[in-house]
Amino acid sequence: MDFESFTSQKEPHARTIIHFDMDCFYAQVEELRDVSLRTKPLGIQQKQIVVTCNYVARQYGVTKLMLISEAKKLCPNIVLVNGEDLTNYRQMSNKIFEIVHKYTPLVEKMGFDEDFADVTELVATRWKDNIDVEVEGYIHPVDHELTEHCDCGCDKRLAIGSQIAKEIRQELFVTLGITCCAGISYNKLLAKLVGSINKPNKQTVLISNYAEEFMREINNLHSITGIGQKTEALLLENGIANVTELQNSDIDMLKKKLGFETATKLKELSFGRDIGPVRPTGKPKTIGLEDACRPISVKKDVEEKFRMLLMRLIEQVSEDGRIPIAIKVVLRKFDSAKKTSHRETKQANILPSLFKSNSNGQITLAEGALGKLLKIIMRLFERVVDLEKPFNITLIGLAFSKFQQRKTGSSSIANYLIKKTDLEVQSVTSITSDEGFLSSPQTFRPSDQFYRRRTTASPIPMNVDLEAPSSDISDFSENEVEPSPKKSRFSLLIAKRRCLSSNDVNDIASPSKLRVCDLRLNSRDSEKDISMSPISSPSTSFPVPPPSKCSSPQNINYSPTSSVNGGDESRDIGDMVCDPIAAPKSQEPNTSIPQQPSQTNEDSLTTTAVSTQTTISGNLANIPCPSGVDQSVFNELPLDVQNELINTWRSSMAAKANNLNTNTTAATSNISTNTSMAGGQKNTLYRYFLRNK
DNA sequence: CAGCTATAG
DNA sequence: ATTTCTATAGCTG
Repeated sequence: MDFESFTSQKEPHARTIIHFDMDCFYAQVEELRDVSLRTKPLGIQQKQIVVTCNYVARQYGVTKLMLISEAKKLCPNIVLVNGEDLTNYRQMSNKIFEIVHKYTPLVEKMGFDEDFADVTELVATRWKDNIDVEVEGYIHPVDHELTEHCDCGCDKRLAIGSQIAKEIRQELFVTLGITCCAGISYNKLLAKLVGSINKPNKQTVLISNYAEEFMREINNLHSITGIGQKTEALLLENGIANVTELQNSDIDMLKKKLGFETATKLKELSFGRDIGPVRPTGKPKTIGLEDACRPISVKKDVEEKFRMLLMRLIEQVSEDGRIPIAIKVVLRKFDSAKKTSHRETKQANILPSLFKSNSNGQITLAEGALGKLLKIIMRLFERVVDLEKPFNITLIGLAFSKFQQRKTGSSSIANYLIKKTDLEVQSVTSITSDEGFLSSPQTFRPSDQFYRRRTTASPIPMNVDLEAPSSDISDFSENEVEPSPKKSRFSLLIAKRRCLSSNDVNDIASPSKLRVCDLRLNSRDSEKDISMSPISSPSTSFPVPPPSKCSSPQNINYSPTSSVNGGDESRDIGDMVCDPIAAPKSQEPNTSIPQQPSQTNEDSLTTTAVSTQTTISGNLANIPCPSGVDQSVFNELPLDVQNELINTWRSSMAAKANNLNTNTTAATSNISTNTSMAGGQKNTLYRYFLRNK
């Protein structure tokens, strides 16, 4: 069995997907903060609810989303920790993501405590002919061998996948102290479902050809991702109460009720067929906070809530580093109507100049911006609530969205153009690689990772007109909403540049004359500018997990040998030898290091990726103008911009060559989109320098 | 695009 | 039944 044949999308079992599910995540995070909690029944409280709890509490019958009162009845000794502020959970979630991300760029977050990873490529690089691979963890169904019923090679891929899952779980544990379950299969649906068969802290692979039966075994419609309450109810109305019945359902009536798309998709899912790719998660599109509260009916109280939310939000946005250009308020009215989830939202665009960048790649509020924002917020609030009449607000939320791109790296074209404007977007020199979460310098980190996601074009509606600097931002906050962006003037701009190109070098070389609003940048565009460099050969550039010296996993408490988990006759021999009840620092450092999977050097990185970062210095005359680029325009560009364009162009070529035999998954598509830039792509900076035919 | 609904965890 | 605090995608006017 060779790689090409199973890498092809046509092979049903071609991919290898791992789903990770953290064991009672919030509770784990709290136990790491205070290890004395491990032995006690622990519930994480949000308002009147236990949103999750540890296994000790579950022994008493406490469950997720149980009322506090009920939990106390079942377990009077339960320790409750307030978990309304998700900061710690979010941070841990990000660290987990980063670790998984070292193994493959194809990582998709599902909430804070779950991740999908497409390790198809990694499996291929680890594939050795004539060498059998042992499966790590459980096999489902039990008493079956992986090799049964299918000869496409999927048994071996799954076995390798299970070893990767094992390694990743091991690393999560030794570096973060976090345990999780993992499911391994050839698509997301099955990986997720099979991962939940053995819990907690276990991993399970699914026998490929058992999929259809497995789905009937699950049989619960709600456990199929995509079928929520409404759809389930709708299906039930039509006589479909479980997966088996969905499998046997009449597709035509299904289409009538659900529409073609969802009908066919659900039917496929019912058989365990899911072609949904693992879509790499990028930076969030919105950053928001909300607070359910006892009914508020006074404007002043509302404003106070908003102020607190806003200050917390600013902190998050500051760390994120991108500048938001829209804000949204979310409100839930107590309307005696028991529509539980009737939220109303209003949003408005805001000026980017409310924020300024500091040299650390973070952003802060400009002078007086907080007050202005609050004004805008209260205006939006009054668009929802008529202050003349009595009102009751039971939930208040705020969210920033439409983030502007903050490029990292000094050589970006975008930064070059922006820096010359009078905008305070300084910090061109700050090569802040927007880290944030993990400190690990070893981290494999394609800098494009956070910018790869498909995102709707969000033009930068900046109204900073250099000719009219008098337009104060306060004008806007008074007007609350910002003028809607005009149509792109780029074609005009280009035309102008072309006219001037022969004699007015200055106009081109001095972008300060460009108005930033002329740049129809969106996140997609900048993404390309960024994504050029570290791509070169994906299949060779994955690091094998470092035989991590386990230098000093701060505050990690694990113990290799002590008591075995609750008498679990672990068939899962490879599972974490961890004792969640272990005393933290009483461990001797030597003994507390779990044995690492002995990593041979043979599959370590031998191919050196071509550093496309290298700038072409020196004689530009030797460098051909990229094909399709207007030579005269090109020559008049500043040297570093020329360099960047050439690098861009080169790596496109390299990628195209490299890409010939690569597969179809979504993540590699950033390469192909680059290569096809001359084709369909609009709005790319690169494209702006292309010759109009 | 703005606002709402559905979905998931 | 329904709860909390997020985040994303898709539908509609």
